[in-house]
Amino acid sequence: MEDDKVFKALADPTRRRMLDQLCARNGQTLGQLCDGLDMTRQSATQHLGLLEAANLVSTRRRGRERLHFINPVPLHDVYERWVRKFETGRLSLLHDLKANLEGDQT
Amino acid sequence: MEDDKVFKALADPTRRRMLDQLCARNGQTLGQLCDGLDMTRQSATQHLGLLEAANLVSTRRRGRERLHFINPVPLHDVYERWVRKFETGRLSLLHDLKANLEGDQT
DNA sequence: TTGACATGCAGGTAAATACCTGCATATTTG
DNA sequence: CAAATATGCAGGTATTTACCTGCATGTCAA
Repeated sequence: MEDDKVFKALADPTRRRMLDQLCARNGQTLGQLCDGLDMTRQSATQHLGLLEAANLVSTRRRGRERLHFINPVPLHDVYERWVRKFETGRLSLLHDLKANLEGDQT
Repeated sequence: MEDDKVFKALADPTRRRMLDQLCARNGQTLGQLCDGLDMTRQSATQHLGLLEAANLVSTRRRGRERLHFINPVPLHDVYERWVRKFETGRLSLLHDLKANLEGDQT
C-alpha cells in the first residue's frame, strides 16, 4: 500500500467531505456527489481520481453512470501503521519528556 | 482541534519521517533532526513549524537549543474521528455494495 | 436516429508549498 | 569581549495542485 497517496488524499477537506458523503450513502454517482459540494463536476472528478488512486474509493459503471464506493481498508492500515505505533510509544514518550524536564533543573 | 492542519501536516513524507525520528528518540534538537534528513536546516524548520501548528509536535527551549517533543493526541483524535467511523460503517458499507451489485442484475 | 443526460478529457490560471540562499540574533565557552 | 554554535527570519524559485472553461464520448429513451 502506498501510504503517501492515502495521506495526500486525506489532506484536502473537500475529499474528506466526499468520503463523508459516501459514508452516509455508499454507491453514489458523480453527479450525486457534486450536488452539495459547490464545485464543478470536473473538479470533483479530479478529487475522486485522487481518492481512487489512493484506493480509498472504488468505482463501477452502471450504464452511463459511474458509481463510487468507499473502501475503509487503507484508513485502517493508516491506523495500524501510524496511530497505534504512537499510542504504544505514548507512555515512553511521556517518560522521556518527564526525564528531560527533570534533567533541565541545572 | 483542527483536523485540517493535522491531515496536511501528515501529508508530507518528510514530516512523517520527522515524527518517526521523534518516536525513536523524543526531545531532539533541530540540528539532530536535520542530520539524516538530507535537507537544509531552514527547510526542516519550516516542516517542524507545520507539525507544531498541527499540535503534533511541541517545543521547549534549553539554552540556545530547541527541543522537539512528539504529541500523539491529535493522531489519536484522527483515529477517533475518521478511522473508527469508517470501521463501524464497514459492515453496512459492504451491505450497500452487495445490495447495489445485486440490484444491477437487470 | 435524435435529443437529453452522465461522464471523460484536454488544457489554462492562481494559489499553496517545498526547497533554497543570505543574513540576523541569541547562547555558550575561552 | 570574541569565536563558535544553535537557531530565527526574510525573501526567491520551481513544483504541485485546486479550480475552472470548453469540447468529446458514451448511454438512454422516444
